[in-house]
Amino acid sequence: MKKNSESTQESYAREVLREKGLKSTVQRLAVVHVLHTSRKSLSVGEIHDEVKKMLGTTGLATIYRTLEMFEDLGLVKRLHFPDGGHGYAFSQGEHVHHMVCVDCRGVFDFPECPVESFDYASVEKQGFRVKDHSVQLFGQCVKCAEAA
Amino acid sequence: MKKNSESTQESYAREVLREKGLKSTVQRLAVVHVLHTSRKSLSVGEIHDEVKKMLGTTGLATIYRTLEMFEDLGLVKRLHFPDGGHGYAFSQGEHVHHMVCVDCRGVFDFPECPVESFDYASVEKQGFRVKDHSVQLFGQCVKCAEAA
DNA sequence: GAGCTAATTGAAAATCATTCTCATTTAAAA
DNA sequence: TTTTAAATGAGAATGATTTTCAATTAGCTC
Repeated sequence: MKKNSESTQESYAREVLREKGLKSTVQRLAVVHVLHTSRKSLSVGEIHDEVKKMLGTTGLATIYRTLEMFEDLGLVKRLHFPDGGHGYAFSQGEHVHHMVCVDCRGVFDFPECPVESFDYASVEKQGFRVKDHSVQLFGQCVKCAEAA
Repeated sequence: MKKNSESTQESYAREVLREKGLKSTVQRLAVVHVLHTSRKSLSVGEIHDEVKKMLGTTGLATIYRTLEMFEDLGLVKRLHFPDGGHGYAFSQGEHVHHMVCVDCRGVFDFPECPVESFDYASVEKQGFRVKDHSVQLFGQCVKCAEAA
């Protein structure tokens, strides 16, 4: 299934999938579309609802399977909120850090990595080998700050 | 219930609880003890098992209730691992950052905060008001690196 | 210390999220 | 087209977390 007009994100996802020998199904591309179109992170249920709006009937298990796979592929990032919940946001491979609005769950990128310039001396002194890191800023976006 | 010999952590927790008008039950103090004694983060089930070893029969629901409360009080921090799981580690109020060993789930503190020295200019340009942040380094501790 | 009272607990049931199973469908390659 | 392995949907199964409620207990007050 190949749509005539396709977003950069969808082509990119299609590409990543093909490289791994995975199929570009309508369901998977719909998840990409939903996640990319939304400027906020979405819960599994929200993603399921949006995909159903696009395709009609779609199994919830497929959404779970797709999100897990996309996370492994680096297409999607799982975010944990201070209130205990979590959601998913589209991410295009590169190491991206997020600001998350705790009110609307909007996701805003910022390019610099605060950890990149960090002096690892104290860490390495303990013999710890850093392989990955996660940085999240929590707060309020402009809109939610004004509304409050 | 007041033990004659009590650790600093237990006294501290007792203090925090009293300030909020909450009771220092054996179950709650046992959770503090378990979490403080362990150098690694523990799952809910592991905490439950350890508390049962100390007190005999203890309800799982109590462990959940205690952990939720402790997290609100800042006594405990919930950590999310790259593999999707999560665990709890003791934290004594201050803003602590963690290195987490992805093999043994050990938790190691590091004093400096990489985000503290970060230039928030690009973030504030977008009108985002940062209220909190989370920084986690993932990798291998000395022991696990040697074992691998 | 004994009594009082609201907070807390344990146990089981209820709920909610996630994963699995398997028969059917579909993308992609020939 | 035809073929075939991969992917899906539906619902069942599992697992984690929360709720309910009667019984217990910590932390007062006397």
